Amino acid sequence: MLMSQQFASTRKDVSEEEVSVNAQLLTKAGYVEKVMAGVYAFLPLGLRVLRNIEEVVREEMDAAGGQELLMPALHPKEYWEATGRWGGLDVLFKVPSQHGGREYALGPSHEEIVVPLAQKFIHSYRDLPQYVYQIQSKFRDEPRAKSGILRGREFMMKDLYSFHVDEDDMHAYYDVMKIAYSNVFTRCGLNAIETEASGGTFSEFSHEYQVVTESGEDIIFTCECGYAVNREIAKVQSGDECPLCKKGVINEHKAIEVGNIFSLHRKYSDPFKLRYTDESGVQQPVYMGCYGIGISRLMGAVVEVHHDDKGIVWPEGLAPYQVHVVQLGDDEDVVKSTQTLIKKLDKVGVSYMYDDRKLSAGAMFADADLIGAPHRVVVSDRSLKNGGVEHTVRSSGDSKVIDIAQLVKEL
RNA sequence: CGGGCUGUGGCGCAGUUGGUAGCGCGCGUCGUUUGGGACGAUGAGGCCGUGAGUUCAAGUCUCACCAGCCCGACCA
Repeated sequence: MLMSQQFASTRKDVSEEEVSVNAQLLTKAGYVEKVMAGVYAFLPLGLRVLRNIEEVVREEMDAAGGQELLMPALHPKEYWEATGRWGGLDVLFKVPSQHGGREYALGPSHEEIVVPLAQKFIHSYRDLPQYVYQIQSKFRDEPRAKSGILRGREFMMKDLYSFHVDEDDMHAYYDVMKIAYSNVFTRCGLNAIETEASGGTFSEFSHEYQVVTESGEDIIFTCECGYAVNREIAKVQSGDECPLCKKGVINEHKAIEVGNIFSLHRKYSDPFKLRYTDESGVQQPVYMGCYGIGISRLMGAVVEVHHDDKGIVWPEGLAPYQVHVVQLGDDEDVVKSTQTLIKKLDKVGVSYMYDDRKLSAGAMFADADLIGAPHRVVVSDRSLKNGGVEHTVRSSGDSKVIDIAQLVKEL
């Protein structure tokens, strides 16, 4: 991509009303733009990151047996009445039709859709278990949207639903998901702590994946032994003896919830009479689990954790481009070498942003740091005199002059 | 939803006792620059959040509404 032709350019200043680090940096660098409170547009750069996160999530969900599908965001009122959540869920967006007075819900979650769907295909024990997931925009009428893309009214989420013959199988899959989730967050460069949490009205127990950072909205209590619990259900407080290992001391942290897993039991299968016939011909209830990852929130959490005073520092796999190419000046040799470089990058399939603008070096460096690609390559008179191009690693700042062919090999 | 605060070019702000809006950044053009956000010249850009009201006259005063931010409550 040519930097000069980018739809969304970087900015020096953004509105001071955006106080969260993720919104500040993502807006300055041209990844997202707020449309209204809690609602963000993902610009070309931002979408590339979102897609990268989605890909990680897809691979892990597929590896855990998940089958991807896509359900509607617009839901019939009746299904929400069936579970009691039409009137019982205060974050539910309700939209009236202009024709005939019908009302719809905008999906904050999809139990009400996936269960009736499953009912059409799950009849026998031979049809179980099943695991389906989707990646889609969710809508929640939050009383107070805040913290940039961490808590919006419309956001991207992966939700997986599992269907089981009994409680044991449900619990067994819960553990499979724990591993899958752990993989996802590790691959996204996050240390997410598996934390016991309340299931709310939805299940008897659940686990949240919490990323410790100052900007987090949740409070969790942890011990070095691995004990971790959300304050919502905590029976301990900071400084207490750990109830698990009886040795450690409980610490308190602010954290961002980037994912959660629930055992739903029959909470949603019962209202829709989702049942199957077992080996002996008897009707049995289906047990369910559901497992969510806030894709867009995860992107915000990564920025909260991986940044410095100059900008974002993306983990390798998430960056919109692997390499940020800066061409300084337009001397013949410099132009030629830059062309050679990007052709080689094309050839080996390394994604890059090519800053072809005629700006001062400082301005281009500042933008490169802000955008946060893992590798910066400067082509200039000076670098060529020293035998090649200058390669700088964003995270460490390590820099060296290197021959183009050698560099491409290393990337 | 309770409390606090804020709405003036894209962004940050100023605007006095009411008298028809100004600065910096950014943007356009021309020229000079080019290794950490360059400089000069010149130019464009504003239903002062919306609607009522007071007044000869409202960015400025009154009321209502809308939007946004922060704290709290809430939170698959």
